[in-house]
Amino acid sequence: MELAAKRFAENGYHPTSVAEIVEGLSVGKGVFYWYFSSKEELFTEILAGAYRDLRHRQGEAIGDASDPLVRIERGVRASMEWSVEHRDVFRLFQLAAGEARFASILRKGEKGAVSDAARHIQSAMDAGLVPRGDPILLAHAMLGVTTHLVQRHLLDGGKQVIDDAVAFCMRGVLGQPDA
Amino acid sequence: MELAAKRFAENGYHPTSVAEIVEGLSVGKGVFYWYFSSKEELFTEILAGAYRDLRHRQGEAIGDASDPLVRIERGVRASMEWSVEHRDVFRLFQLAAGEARFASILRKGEKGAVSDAARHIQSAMDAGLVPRGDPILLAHAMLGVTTHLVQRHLLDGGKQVIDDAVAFCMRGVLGQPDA
DNA sequence: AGTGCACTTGACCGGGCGGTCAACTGATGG
DNA sequence: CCATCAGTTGACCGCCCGGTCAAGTGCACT
Repeated sequence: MELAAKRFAENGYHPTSVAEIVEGLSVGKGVFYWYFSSKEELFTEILAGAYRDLRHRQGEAIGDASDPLVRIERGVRASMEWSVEHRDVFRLFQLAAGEARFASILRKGEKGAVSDAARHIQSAMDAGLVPRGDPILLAHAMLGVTTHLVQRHLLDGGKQVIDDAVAFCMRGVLGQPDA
Repeated sequence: MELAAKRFAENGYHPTSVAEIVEGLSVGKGVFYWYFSSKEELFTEILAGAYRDLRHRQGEAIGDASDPLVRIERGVRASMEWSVEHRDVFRLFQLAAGEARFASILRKGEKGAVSDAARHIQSAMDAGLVPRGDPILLAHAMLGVTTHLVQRHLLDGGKQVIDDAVAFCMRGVLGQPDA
């Protein structure tokens, strides 16, 4: 169960005890350690599942669009929508970033999303739709924008953050600076 | 002393014990608790100092430039350079983001940097140099880009990440999407 | 009703934490 | 040479954690 995710999101990884989780689930610790070999594994499992879900959502959103720019835009939008909907899980990414232990899983998941985006950017470059540049770096820049703006949105709750974020990203990959 | 910062950056907040810190400093715990009333205060102090230093560096970099766009660019560049130079301290921002306890200080420091940038963006808008929009949101977008790319740079060590990041940001605030 | 068994529980353990404070140190001045 | 004491130490305390496992529970079958 991922009420654990909520607890982690609320209090952080270390401050959330296994006792607290199993109590919330009204089960004994025994059951917990039957499903997961450790607290760390539970967290890892949640993270991995989250990335799977997010990726799936992106694929779904992109659908069969053929224009690389449309694919990028839909992917970005889907990521942000997903993050807002699953704010607890999204928060876990942040938590995991602060724990060296989880760096590798985080990196792996991030790499997946980034390389997808980078592929689309590469296509766009090949098609002459956008200026040449490092696609991976651009993908990371977009990831930075979306992540941070989702974070901000969850705190202050602006209205159309997603549209603005998408626009910012597209300008970043499309636009000529000051020719 | 902020060898503590290095330890925190390496191992995280919780896993780094006070015992470990004072041992590294070859002093007793007594001294530690004479300077700081708690581990939490130490961390808070480091964070606050870091933000002060970063802000100072930004001000220095901006100098007396009058063009708002130049001010923005210099500010962004200065932030990234500072982050790369003080990678340990930079890492602490990430750690703090994962600990609810430090959210307020983080928010405060972030707000400072963001509102500075937002002010410049506002000036640029008033001067007709960039299209109108929400300056705060744009500032946050830039912050997201820089933060994430610095992070990436520290891991993989690309070459001219900073220039690319600055360019991406400027495109984000300057450019017209696809008119 | 009695027996065995699959499954669950939560008291318990060793360990490590943040934080305290009695004991020690050595420089100072009479 | 000793008394004093500011400054420092690190053994120690209470607490709580992740993880274990003996004891308990109730169901299925005879």
